[in-house]
Amino acid sequence: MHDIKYIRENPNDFDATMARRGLDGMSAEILALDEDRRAVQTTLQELQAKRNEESQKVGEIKKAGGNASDVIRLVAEMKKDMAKLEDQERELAFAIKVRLSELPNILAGDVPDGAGEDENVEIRKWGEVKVPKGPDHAEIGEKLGMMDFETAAKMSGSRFTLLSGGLARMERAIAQFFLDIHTGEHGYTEVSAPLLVRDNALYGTGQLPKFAEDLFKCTTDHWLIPTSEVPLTNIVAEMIVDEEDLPRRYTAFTPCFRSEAGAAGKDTRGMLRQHQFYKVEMVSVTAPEDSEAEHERMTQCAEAVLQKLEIPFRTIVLCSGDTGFGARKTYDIEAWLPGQETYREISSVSNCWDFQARRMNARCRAKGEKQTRFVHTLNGSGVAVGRALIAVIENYHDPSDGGVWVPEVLKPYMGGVGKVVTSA
RNA sequence: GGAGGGAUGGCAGAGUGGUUGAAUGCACCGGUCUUGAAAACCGGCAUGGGUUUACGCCCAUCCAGGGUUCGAAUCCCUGUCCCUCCGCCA
Repeated sequence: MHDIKYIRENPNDFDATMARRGLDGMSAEILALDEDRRAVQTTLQELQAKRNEESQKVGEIKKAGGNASDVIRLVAEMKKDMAKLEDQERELAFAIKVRLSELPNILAGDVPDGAGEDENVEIRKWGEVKVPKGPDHAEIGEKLGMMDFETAAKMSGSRFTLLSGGLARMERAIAQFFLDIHTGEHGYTEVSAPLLVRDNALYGTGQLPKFAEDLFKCTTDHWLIPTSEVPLTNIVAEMIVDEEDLPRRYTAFTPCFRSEAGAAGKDTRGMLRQHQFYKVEMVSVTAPEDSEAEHERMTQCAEAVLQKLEIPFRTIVLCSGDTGFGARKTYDIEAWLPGQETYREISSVSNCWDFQARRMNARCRAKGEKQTRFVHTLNGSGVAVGRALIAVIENYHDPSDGGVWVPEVLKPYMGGVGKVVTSA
């Protein structure tokens, strides 16, 4: 959600940032509506003032024992005009809100220009690629007899996976490991949150009203969360947080559900793009002046778990055309996948600035201050569990026996097992 | 699922149709007093919006959205949340 005042004062800047995302400038249209609305509002308020004044007279006349029917008739007449103005005001306000809530966030100044993902900019690379090329996770997993797409399809259709045995356990181990690092070393508080949420929560984080088709909706008024960013960020919705209690850092391990409506035919092999996957998410809520530093910190938190897993990765900053709706700036972390001989996204870390905070009315207040400010919210995968499993399978594959070595840091979570192999 | 009760300022809590944006207490801020602090006393203390060069004036807001009325925190309808009892249930 945008601040109409900002648009009033900086219409050209506003249009320029939208243009960087490939969107037409809308400030003129919005400001015209805004001006109309204010004109209507002023007229309406004058009438309301008059009505209040006359209505009070009725009380005074009646108290004095007089006859107030003339005044009553006068005010009753006024109400027709007022109703009309009220409708106009409502319609204009709604039209403005629709436009403001469907426009993406303003970009940070240092987001590189670009039309799409090809123009994202690599900012660092970590780790030595030891397996430049190899079988992909689907082949490895199926040969192990622990990754079954047919059985999953039998009950659920495409884009679902059934893991079993060592790989099912490894998925759980990865999640546990991530959570322990974020809670134990990075200062995040573990949260177990609802997976079903209502409209207003999704509106708050920006998935609604524009991206309903990417989500699964229940027959009740609930939606399945596409990421635990939704429940974690909505913790502070409608709250005024003491600034001394910031930053607030939350992490959760949850399934995520996505319809993948726009992804037909994309990544159809394997478990890279699924309707359901597990993810460990991080969310930070900060005071406005702290979000940029927190963004860097959070990105490092995500990188840290990959480093401990010894998965080679690179970090890129998304260009203007690829940055998501709610984000002001986004870093993607991409893990090396030998099966694809390329880096693929395993984490996305975004600073949403006050964009979500405005939508969910999440504010903070410094001690002794009266004035509240919108908090800044950030979210990042820490990291996608399903994709981390893919990365481990492919980077730790042993061609000699088809098994998968267990990364050192996961061994405690795997009961000390050193390698996942087919049980003979 | 059935029956009932509730939602008021940062918190607690009055207020059932007419100067109620809202008593009172606590908290908070400023001051007096004090070596300092506490206590006591005095004063201040909601938010959003419109309008104005400005002082200010005005409008809206007592969970949310509709409605009744000349006038609504107060009456009616719908929704949300919380509580109690009954039923069901991992």
